[in-house]
Amino acid sequence: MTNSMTESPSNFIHQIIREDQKNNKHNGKVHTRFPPEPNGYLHIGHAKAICLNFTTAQTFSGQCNLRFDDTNPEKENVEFINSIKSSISWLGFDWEDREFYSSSYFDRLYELAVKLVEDGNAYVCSLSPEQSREYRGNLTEPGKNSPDRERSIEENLDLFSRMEAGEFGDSEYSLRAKIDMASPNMNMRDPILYRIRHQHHHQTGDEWCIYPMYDFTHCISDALEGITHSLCSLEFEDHRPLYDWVLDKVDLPAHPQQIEFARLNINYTIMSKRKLKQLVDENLVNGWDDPRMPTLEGMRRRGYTPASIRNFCENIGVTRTNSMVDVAMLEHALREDLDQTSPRAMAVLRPLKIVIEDYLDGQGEDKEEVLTPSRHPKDESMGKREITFRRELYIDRNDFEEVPPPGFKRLTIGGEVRLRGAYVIKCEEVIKDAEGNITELRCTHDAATLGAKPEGRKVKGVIHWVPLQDALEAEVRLYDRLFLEENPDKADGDYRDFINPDSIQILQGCMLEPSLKQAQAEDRFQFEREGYFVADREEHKSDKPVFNLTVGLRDTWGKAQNK
RNA sequence: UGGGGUGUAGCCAAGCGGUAAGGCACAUGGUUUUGAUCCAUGCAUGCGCAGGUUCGAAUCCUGCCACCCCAGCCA
Repeated sequence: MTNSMTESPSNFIHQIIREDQKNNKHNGKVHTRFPPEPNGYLHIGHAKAICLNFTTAQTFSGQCNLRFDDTNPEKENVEFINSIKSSISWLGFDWEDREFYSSSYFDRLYELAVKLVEDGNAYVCSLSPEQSREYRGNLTEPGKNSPDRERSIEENLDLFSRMEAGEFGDSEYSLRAKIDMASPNMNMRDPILYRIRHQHHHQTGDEWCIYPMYDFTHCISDALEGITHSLCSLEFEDHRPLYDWVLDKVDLPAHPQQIEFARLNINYTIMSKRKLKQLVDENLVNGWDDPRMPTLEGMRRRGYTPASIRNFCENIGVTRTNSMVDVAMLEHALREDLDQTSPRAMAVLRPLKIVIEDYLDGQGEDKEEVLTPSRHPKDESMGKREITFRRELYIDRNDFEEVPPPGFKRLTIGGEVRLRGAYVIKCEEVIKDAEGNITELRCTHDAATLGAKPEGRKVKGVIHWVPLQDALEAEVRLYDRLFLEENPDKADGDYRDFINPDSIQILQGCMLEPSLKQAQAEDRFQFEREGYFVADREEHKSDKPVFNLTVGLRDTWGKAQNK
């Protein structure tokens, strides 16, 4: 077992930090931050960044802040803020009292922008968005200077204060850094620092009508919070010169260093916020917390454990290589945790009634025995549960075959099988309806096999069962991967065309062992021989149980059958 | 045809001039009252390609190739 919270494996970022400490950079301190924009729900890709930032701080005895990078009020709202906080807490990380907002630095940011103007490092530009695109040039041709580039400092100061005062309409003016319109790095071609947006902001209300851009805000926010190592994803690599340029010009006491790493990709799913939103908006899934979604809320509802996600993030490592991680790695981390932590129970998903005809007492009446199987085969501390063995039971239809395939170890006509935790039984007769469907099996049992091996023969198969009389009826939702294509983003065609039509299968009338009456929403179990299931966070009720398949057990038999 | 990055097994990933860790997946055995778990074994004469330096190169040098990112008043 990996102990993710205490020892995280090294990576290139840790190496950089050790080197920094050796040189006493940042006075040997480590302070990181996780900076989401509250414009959507967090997904498994964010979990990688969260784990990286929090465990890096932890490894070096530093701290990690939570900062909402909320500089674009058009796309943000408090619902997202709350969901993000909830997901991070659920994952098991604590930002303590360090919950910050870029928007709370708006005053300071404005002052620093004024300083830039005073120093001749920024100017107010009147180019429209369309014009500024034309002036920017392209990848192979340099841009042209804005006609306003040499405007006087006094005039810039006046215009900028009037922008702030609300004298102009949206996009009428912008504040731009004066850098180099011919730079081969597009980000350095006089990037826009402030834009006019007459927009209500979820934190600052209507106080501002100008909002700072990411490139101006992020580095300064980092510096103000005393961040030492600003970890972000690879696509911001080209922004680093600008990050450093701004910090050099505003002259703050701290100068954090930006370090980029590759974001997470997993096959058979998508990680784009835009596309995830589309799935929700077009009702292709049932909301952001649909158990098939790679969102943390979805994974939580699916039954993923926080530890499994943390371990997964640890297992995949942190590098600068674009990669596509096999979802099997995620499922491995999940099963590894669930196997150790989930109590076992029996649940018959596709019930088939069987009658143990010779299970009778001395008077010829129906017999019954209360059995007490362990909740976990290797962890006695989980205790035992009670289940009554009766004459009438349910088994799964898949555990009986009239014409068994080669290697079949389950029940067949005239064959024997072990009922898990109970007796060895033999099928004597198959009852069918007028259409030829099997409706019931007539069996006998070997009374000497309760807790004992059968005499003189081997019985290989073991199947699960539930007593008919006190079975608990439930709805069980079976989930499978959302996409049939390994890389829905890159494959030819629209990613929506690759949605797996069988990604959800709802089973009604499933029969659970009675001990499951105690299950509360979000309780997890291993339904033996089937997989790991969780009581649905939203819809599970003890009198109307709803369970979600989290992940199936490894199934070498099923795999072999499909070949 | 500008700039910035990245190439180690089917998938992740160590490696930092001394002769290819580990995990996932897969395969084969063993244990097992879950076809699960667990245990054992196997799985790169090879590090994008081609040259070069060196006693010695995945590691250093040169050239090439492939892929990713950048032309929002998004982050």
